[in-house]
Amino acid sequence: MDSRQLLVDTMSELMWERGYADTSPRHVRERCGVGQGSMYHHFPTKRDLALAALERNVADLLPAASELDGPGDPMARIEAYLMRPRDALKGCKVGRMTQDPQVREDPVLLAPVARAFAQVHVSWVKVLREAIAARELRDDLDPEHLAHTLMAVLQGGYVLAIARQDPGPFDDVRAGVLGLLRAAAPSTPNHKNSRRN
Amino acid sequence: MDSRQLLVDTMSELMWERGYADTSPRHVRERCGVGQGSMYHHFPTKRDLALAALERNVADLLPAASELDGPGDPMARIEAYLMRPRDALKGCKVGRMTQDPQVREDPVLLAPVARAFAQVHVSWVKVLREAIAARELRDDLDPEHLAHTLMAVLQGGYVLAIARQDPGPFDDVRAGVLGLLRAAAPSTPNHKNSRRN
DNA sequence: GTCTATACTGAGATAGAC
DNA sequence: GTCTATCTCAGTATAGAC
Repeated sequence: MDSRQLLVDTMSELMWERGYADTSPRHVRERCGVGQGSMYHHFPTKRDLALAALERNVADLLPAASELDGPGDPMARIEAYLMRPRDALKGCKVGRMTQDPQVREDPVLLAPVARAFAQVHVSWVKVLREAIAARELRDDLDPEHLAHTLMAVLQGGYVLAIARQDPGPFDDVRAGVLGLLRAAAPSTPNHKNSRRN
Repeated sequence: MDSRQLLVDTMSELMWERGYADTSPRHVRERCGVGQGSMYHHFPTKRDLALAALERNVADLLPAASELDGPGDPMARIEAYLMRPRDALKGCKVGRMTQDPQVREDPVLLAPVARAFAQVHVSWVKVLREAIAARELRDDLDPEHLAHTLMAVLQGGYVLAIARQDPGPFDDVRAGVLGLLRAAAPSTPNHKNSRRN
């Protein structure tokens, strides 16, 4: 693998593990063994390297989210995406960036993060609309709001898990929101409830 | 105000704004005007000051959460707490710490964060149990899980808002989860079933 | 308690040879 | 493209006088 790619891969890892501000060019070089000269040949500044690494991390994340767009029962896709295995104690490699002051204050670094979330939001809205159309969710729920809520549930789950250094809360969070989603199915015409419409 | 308190207050602000790793002793001194000598007299290391500041930030947060324990209708307390005014773009002064590598790796610094969340969780569980007992929420929902879910919704809402540099997503997240909670009321076959607008 | 001076390290580069 | 040397400044203190 060439130096350039090695640098980007390593920076991506470190930004996931430690964020941007607390990752130094030295860290990167020591982890991947690429020399000073090469590094500054390919990336004139730390920020340039970080931008490349960030784009890579965003690209890593989007395929998973596109499962939401897949075929099949909408509610099943929602559950599958929520329950997909995730390393709760590492957190989200994209969401994490929002807490790094040097990223948050730099529109160029923040832009890929915003774009990533915007794209995932689109997928969420689509599958939620489908779930409502399929009468799996009540039609008085707002798909745009709910999409943000479900994204937030995952992002917040990481926070709680890290605080406790225990993946438990992350699993609780997912179980809790699934419970709510199931409870938010339209009332069905069965022996107990009468049909609403 | 004495130097010691000034230092703690200022460090608290900076840890909220910039986190721990990216806040230097110099930042603190320049913001509050306390000299080098005083600073190291009161706090032998940056970490000692950070610990005091963190305890203070935690203490700031808990009174709000204790509103959940108040009197009155449980569901009303839940809504009031969720909708309480919050500066979405600043984020949570406690939750933020989980994304700081130097805090996350330091059990002493992480402990107050974990304790704070544990306490808030207790309040949430209590009010959720009350809401279930009052038939405002279905009794097949798990209060422990749901408590974590609702905490996560707020924490994650900050992440989305900061990513977009816009409080909108934070409001969406709260509206979305309130919608779910309302939809998760027990079915009441003989009454006009809620079709809200 | 507060001040000023000093010290050592790492962050984040730049320069120029090969 | 990669290497080594060098540079400047900020981070994080320590020392000792007042």
